[in-house]
Amino acid sequence: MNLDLEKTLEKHNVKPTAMRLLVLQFLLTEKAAMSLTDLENHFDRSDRTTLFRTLKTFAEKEIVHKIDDGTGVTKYALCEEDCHCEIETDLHVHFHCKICNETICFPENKIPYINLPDGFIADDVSLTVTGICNKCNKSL
Amino acid sequence: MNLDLEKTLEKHNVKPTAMRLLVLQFLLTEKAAMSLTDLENHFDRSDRTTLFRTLKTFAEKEIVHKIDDGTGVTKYALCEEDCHCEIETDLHVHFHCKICNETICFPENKIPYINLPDGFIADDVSLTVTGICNKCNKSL
DNA sequence: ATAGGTAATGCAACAGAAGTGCATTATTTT
DNA sequence: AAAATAATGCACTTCTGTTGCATTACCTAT
Repeated sequence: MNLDLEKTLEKHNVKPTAMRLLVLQFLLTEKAAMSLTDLENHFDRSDRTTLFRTLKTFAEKEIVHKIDDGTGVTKYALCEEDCHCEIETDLHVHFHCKICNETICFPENKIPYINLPDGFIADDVSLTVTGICNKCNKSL
Repeated sequence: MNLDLEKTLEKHNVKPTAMRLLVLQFLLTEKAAMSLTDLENHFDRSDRTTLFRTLKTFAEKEIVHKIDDGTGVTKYALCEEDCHCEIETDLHVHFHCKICNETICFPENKIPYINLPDGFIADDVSLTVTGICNKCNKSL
């Protein structure tokens, strides 16, 4: 189990420290995207800065992708296998539930091609749907 | 000129105070979306809170729409005539230039329909393209 | 016109997230 | 084991967004 986590980090040229393995494991078990504060609350013993830089490193090495769900709080979710965060191939839709406040990935829902006016170059696209998720919908 | 501005506000049930007219006029002259800080810098004499609440009121009364361009700073742009910020009809693509940091609307580019899994309800959609705008592209 | 009520404004202060600098600890290399 | 490099933890700062409260402007009814 731990060996798999270590391999994952090493594959992305990230040294497998204890903290990084814990964060990676946590992200694996959580289906929803996690904010820095979420991590901070889960890892009582660790410093916010360390978690902040861990997420930053993970994002740079394409282990996680940053998600802006419109709440003003950046969230992070594990990338899919062989994801390189490429526009047109890797970027997918995110859903933010305004009731439970969870943000989840729809990896099957790739973002459609956006036709821009002449002279505009696209590097990145973000598509976030806000509403009510299936779990909260049932509880209504 | 001022009469038009007043009419606009009154049409949306917003009392046309001096500050509100100035903010509306400023938003009309600026093509790019404006942040609270942008307004604050432009109106040296006015308080941040007043501008904040002016924008809040404008957004509630559908005079402007809030834009989350991924920078972490909320920006505001005038709605189009007869916009009711309805999903499927009014929501359009936004573009954020990572060089000049400007965020602009593409009102002709409506956001395509997103097919969600069963049980999910969509209230709002945000689609932001990040890259290089036509002006900055020329200067390269 | 004026008194009373409502709405808008301005000041102060706070909260939360993001980020930086620096000292300390751990890890790797020689 | 010593030196170099990387990771961590603490303190502090900045920026944005927000609220409470007192004051000012505005509108309405008598």
